Amino acid sequence: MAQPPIRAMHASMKKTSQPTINDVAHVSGVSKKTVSRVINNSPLLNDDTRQRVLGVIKDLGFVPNPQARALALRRNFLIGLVHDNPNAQMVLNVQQGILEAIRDTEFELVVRPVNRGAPSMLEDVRHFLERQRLFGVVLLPPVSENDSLAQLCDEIGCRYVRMGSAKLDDDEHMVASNDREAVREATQYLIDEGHKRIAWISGPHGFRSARERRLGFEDALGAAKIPLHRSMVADGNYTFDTGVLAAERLLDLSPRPTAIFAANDEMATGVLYAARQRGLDVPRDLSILGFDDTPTAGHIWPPLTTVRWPIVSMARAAAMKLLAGVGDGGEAVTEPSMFLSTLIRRASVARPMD
Amino acid sequence: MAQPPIRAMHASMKKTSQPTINDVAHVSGVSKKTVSRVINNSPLLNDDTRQRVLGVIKDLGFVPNPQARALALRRNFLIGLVHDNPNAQMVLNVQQGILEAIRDTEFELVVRPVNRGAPSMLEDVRHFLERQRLFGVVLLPPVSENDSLAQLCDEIGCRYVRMGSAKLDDDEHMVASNDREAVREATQYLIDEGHKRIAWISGPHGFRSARERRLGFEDALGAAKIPLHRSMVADGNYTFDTGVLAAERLLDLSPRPTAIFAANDEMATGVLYAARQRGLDVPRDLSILGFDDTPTAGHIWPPLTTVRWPIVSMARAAAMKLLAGVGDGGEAVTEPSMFLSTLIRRASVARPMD
DNA sequence: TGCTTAGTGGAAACCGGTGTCATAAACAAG
DNA sequence: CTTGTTTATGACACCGGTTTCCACTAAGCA
Repeated sequence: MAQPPIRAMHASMKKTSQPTINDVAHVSGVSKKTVSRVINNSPLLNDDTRQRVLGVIKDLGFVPNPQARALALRRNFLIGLVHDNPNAQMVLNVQQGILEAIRDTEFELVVRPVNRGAPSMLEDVRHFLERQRLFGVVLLPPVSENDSLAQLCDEIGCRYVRMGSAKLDDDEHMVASNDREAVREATQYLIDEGHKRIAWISGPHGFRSARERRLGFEDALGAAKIPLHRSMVADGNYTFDTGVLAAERLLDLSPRPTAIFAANDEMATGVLYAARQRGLDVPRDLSILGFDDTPTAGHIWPPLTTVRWPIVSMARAAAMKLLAGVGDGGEAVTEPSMFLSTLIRRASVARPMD
Repeated sequence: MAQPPIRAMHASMKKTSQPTINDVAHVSGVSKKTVSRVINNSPLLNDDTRQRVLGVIKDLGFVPNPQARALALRRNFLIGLVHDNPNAQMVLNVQQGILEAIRDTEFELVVRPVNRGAPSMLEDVRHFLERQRLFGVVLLPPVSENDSLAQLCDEIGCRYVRMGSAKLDDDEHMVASNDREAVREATQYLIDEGHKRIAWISGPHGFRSARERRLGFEDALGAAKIPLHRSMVADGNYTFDTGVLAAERLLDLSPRPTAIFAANDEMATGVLYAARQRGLDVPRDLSILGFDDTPTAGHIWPPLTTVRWPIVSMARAAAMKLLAGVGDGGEAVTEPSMFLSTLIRRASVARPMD
């Protein structure tokens, strides 16, 4: 049987706008449905037909309209990133990781910072999810620690993955790093260097990452039988300013701590700032440790010894988890849901003088 | 005439999924079209009807499906941010500004980092714009300086606004800061402090911001009749590492410059790093000036004197420009398209010793 | 009273895809 | 040669909105 001829340009086809599936169907002499089958890689399709239609698609430069697809499929192709994180580099790394995962797919990334403090936060997110009918969202700490947010996603029927500092019960929705163990190792390093008076600047109350890191610190001290005096722990909330304040209090102590471990780099940078302000030499007079490995950490003097967590990889894994079982491939590379952080040794730690 | 009664829940209305315009129409006893008129604030509509329909909309929690709207209106409600910028804080500030502008609208922000170096860059962006049929894009420097990109947007019929360091011819598509004047002022400040041997670390070739800032530097030196020796200008490309390298070369000079002005903060941070490495005291032995006012600039020791440009406001203005004449309000607050940068005096500049 | 006009709201088509189901052709089995 | 089964394809309704067109009312005017 002769193939239907490839017709000339259909009358209704306006050159000014993009070609539609109808144009492709008319030109290649098949029905819309067949073209749809080609687009969606349907297996029950004559190979000749497929090739012919593919040729026309290419000739015409046809690109399926995502809005129409979204409407028909009752889901769109948008991944949301919900975050409430003051660390720009971290947010951007997460964006990078997600974008790596959705590269060459039809998905796009839409960002939505929220205000954790605001009482309307949950409602804001609800509107965001419902209105846009997002395919799924990635939740970044600290807002990812909010259980009612996860519950909301379940309720609405929106897929989600939470990024965090420790495994939760539901592996399904979680991508985590091992903050506790990483801090334990880093503290052990300080102890091995001979430090005994080690102070801790904690993260904000209610943050899982803050708790995990604190626990890791206590683990190491406990194992080395070093008592942790209450005065050696200062409160912070992950900002530079609280780092400075906490350091000022700790450096007034007598005897002074020989090392200060801040729960994140921004506070550690504040410690360094405070130390310099009072003329202390780092690391001779004081060792400093941070957590995150922000770009700044390596750019200040002395460069900061810190813990790096593979944030880009984690974000990529989170996005792939979201997309699992959707892609064309279907080979479903299962990403790990637990990532290991590593100690980056730079110049802000030395053996104590006494 | 009696109003049609508000009917009980329509049979076809499934409680499991979101209510549609049909549900609203059935319940309130009017046609789809009337509901549509309510949604779109059509003026020719009985006020009683409007109120009744609004009530039903609220009761049902109806939210118009953006995909369907996008399909019918032949445009979606996505604003794209195309960027190729290594400065995370800047990118995030821009995101913040755009989000402020589209808050309480139906627009969302989708981000698309590109690789300026890649030969496929233009094609990538074209696919992005065509596939998603974006409402408009904000172009961030340095990629915003690419004229063929703007041309591409014109060709495709996608609105765009470029953010940049100086006014271009087409005010229509531009939101700019006055880098040249800002650097001139900052340099003048150095001169007023008594500096004569002032070195410059430039931004990458081909960047408009790099050129504008360099010009401002030369403006000030020229006005003060200070000759600019070739050796006092070092090449950089806006990264920390090139800042360190350039500083090392400049600090080997004899006589040494008493001040180094780096075209951005990241390089200025590198200068500080290099100075410390060789035991120089900043600002006693060397004054340092940067540009951008990144958060890091204020967190290092000594805190960096730098130029702050109102990036968030600029981004907000850019987004509002994009949306001009679309919003419900229509009051069209015309944002300025030129923004002024200001000198932030901190501790990295002092009078020279000699 | 007859005729225009503005205001209002419905029916149906449409945006560009997808799902369901029917159907024709090809092939195997009885 | 029938009958049943599989394969490839098309017709048509549908997703949830918007737009076009038209009918119907009530008011304004001669």
